Amino acid sequence: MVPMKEKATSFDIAHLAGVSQSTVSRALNNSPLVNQETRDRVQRIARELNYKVDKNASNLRKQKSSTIALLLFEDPTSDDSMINPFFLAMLGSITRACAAAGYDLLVSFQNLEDDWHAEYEDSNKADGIILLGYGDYTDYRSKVAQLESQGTHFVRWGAPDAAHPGVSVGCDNFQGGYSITEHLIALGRTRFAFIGDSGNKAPEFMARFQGYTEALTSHNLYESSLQSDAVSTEEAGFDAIQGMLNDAKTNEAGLPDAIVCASDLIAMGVLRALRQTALKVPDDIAVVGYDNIAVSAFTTPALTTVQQNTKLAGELLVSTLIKAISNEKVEDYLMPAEVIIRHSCGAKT
Amino acid sequence: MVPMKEKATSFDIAHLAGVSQSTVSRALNNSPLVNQETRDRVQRIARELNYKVDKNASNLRKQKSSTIALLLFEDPTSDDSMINPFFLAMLGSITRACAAAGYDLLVSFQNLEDDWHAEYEDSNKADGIILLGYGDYTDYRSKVAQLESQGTHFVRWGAPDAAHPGVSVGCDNFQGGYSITEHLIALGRTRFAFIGDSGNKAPEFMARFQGYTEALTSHNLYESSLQSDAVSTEEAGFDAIQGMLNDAKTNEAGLPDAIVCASDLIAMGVLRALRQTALKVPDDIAVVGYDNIAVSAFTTPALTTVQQNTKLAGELLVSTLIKAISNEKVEDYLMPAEVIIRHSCGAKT
DNA sequence: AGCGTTTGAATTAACGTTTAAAAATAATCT
DNA sequence: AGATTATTTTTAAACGTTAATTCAAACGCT
Repeated sequence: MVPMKEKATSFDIAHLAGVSQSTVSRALNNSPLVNQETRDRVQRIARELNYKVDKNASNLRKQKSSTIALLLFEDPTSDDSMINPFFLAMLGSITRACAAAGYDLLVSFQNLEDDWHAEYEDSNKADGIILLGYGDYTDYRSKVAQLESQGTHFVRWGAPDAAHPGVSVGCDNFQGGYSITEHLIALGRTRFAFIGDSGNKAPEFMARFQGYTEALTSHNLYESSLQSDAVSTEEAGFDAIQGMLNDAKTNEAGLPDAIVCASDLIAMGVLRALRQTALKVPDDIAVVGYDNIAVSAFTTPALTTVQQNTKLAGELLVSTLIKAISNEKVEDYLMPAEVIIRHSCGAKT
Repeated sequence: MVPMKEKATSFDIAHLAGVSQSTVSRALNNSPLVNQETRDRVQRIARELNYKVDKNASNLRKQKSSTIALLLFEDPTSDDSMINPFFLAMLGSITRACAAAGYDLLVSFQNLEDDWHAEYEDSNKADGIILLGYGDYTDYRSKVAQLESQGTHFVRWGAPDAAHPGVSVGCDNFQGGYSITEHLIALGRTRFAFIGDSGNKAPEFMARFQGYTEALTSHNLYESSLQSDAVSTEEAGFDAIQGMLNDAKTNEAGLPDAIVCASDLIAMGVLRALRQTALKVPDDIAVVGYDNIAVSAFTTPALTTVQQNTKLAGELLVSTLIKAISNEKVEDYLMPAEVIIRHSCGAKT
């Protein structure tokens, strides 16, 4: 059987070291108020006893938890197995950034309907909250407003938005949409289509669409442009492009020679649909995605896409939140989006 | 400006309700020791004040944290962007199971070298630990042993293994390898190859290989079987199959007509390599994977693979751990693996 | 020697709960 | 009515820290 020794407390160490318990606390926190020699002795004994400060006691006394809560909102249209891979990359990056800053990370998946606001910081479980999610923001918005009014510290992933209170860190979706469209224009494409929701359900998609529009307009290519709605799934992409191809048959305008998808998942569906036709990618039609999810490097042809720097994003989310927690002035941050050139756009590399 | 009201404590409520603070505590915990009427009154006031119990104080007093720590070990060969999607599904499922059981989830990515053992439970941050990870287990093993000797409560994801102390929840990799191979045999395939590490670096892969071997042996097909090592990445799969094809050219034994891959990622690399040859999948060669990661439904052709039930796995990990925490008797659990039939195996569906 | 100043460590009071034990009140039974 | 029991509430002691305050010694200075 296990020895089952009682967990050591700072009093035990104090006793062994022949000092008071408060000195132990100071020594372990490397306080200059205690002599280097005693500090070493106390720390050595602590190590020997395998002592770890009790986080609950420490947090209670300090009135902070050194913990950040990450609230992940799922796209309600996707099931468990299809959680956006982009979030995983973010999760990894956020975890690492938290660890580096000495914070623990509490993770929670949330439904938009849940009563999540006010749960974490109010109970002192976390010092602040990171909000991460796609989806329909209307319900979300009112709860974010409530967080704000409660004085809760939080950072939101997404574009700065006057209608959204609170500070945000996000990637420049407008610029991303613009850049990738420019890239295709530079390759000589002329008849464009955009697959992805252009409405205001998904602000990210809308911004990407606006960037796309802007790029086309500045080259006088917008007139002939097509657009079809799709949520961010492979199936939606598949369906959307099929609809578009059917329309093109009955329509003299002809087929597009470049398709800009609002997400990689959509682009995968588009590629699958095109594979069932005589159309060759990229020779007949260029296809590009958005997100640079892990598999997009391995589709056939490999997908040209727009990357959001998840490593930087995680670091910024965490550092911004920590600043907010210590009541420093914080501001929105918009990261640049980077075009990743592979084969589906037809560029010669 | 925000009103910045001080956070309400149980004393505030006691004062307003005209009872003692301890009664408030009891009332909020629905203790039968307090009159239903006062209970209602106290709870109403608490709600009005937007009161939340301080988790740190509560945990300190109760000497438990109602928190579970999830330690995720990365495959050291994969970079950030390529974290195994399987883990995300597990993460989602574990999160939900924790929430349902009233536990919070602390997530941490770990390197095998880190001093992770003894960090969480000892500091009372978590009541128990879930260990999740692939990889080389040699270093890992000694630390798990240390966890065990410290009396820490933990559950390990993976197959039961005499050399590994502690309780485990896992999927039957032997049976998975066996079943999918049987499936291919039933489809009339006769010359098999296995891509994936068969050594003991990755116990999961080895068990899958053994199941594969067993199935072939029982049909007298093992003699002509090929095998090539590969870690769980797309590139490794690509390289491994290329090597195999080259060997086959110089070798009269001929090409395999069925390839069993130890993971979907490997299978994706194999598919990519075969696409560059004249060989048709599944007509000339059947290819199957393992894991049923999100994208395997969308490869061309869609990948036949083996699914581990992540939802059940998460629930079992959490419930087993909670049992262990309350010192109930727990035992290893081995979940069945399920073959998911798509197109890459050549089955007519 | 006498008096600030610095240094190092000890006392002690929080932090906000939970809960065992004591006390007060109400209900039931001779 | 008085004793016993059942119900409800209060008192008070933890839980293991941190940090403000206090105390004691040592040191430097006129």
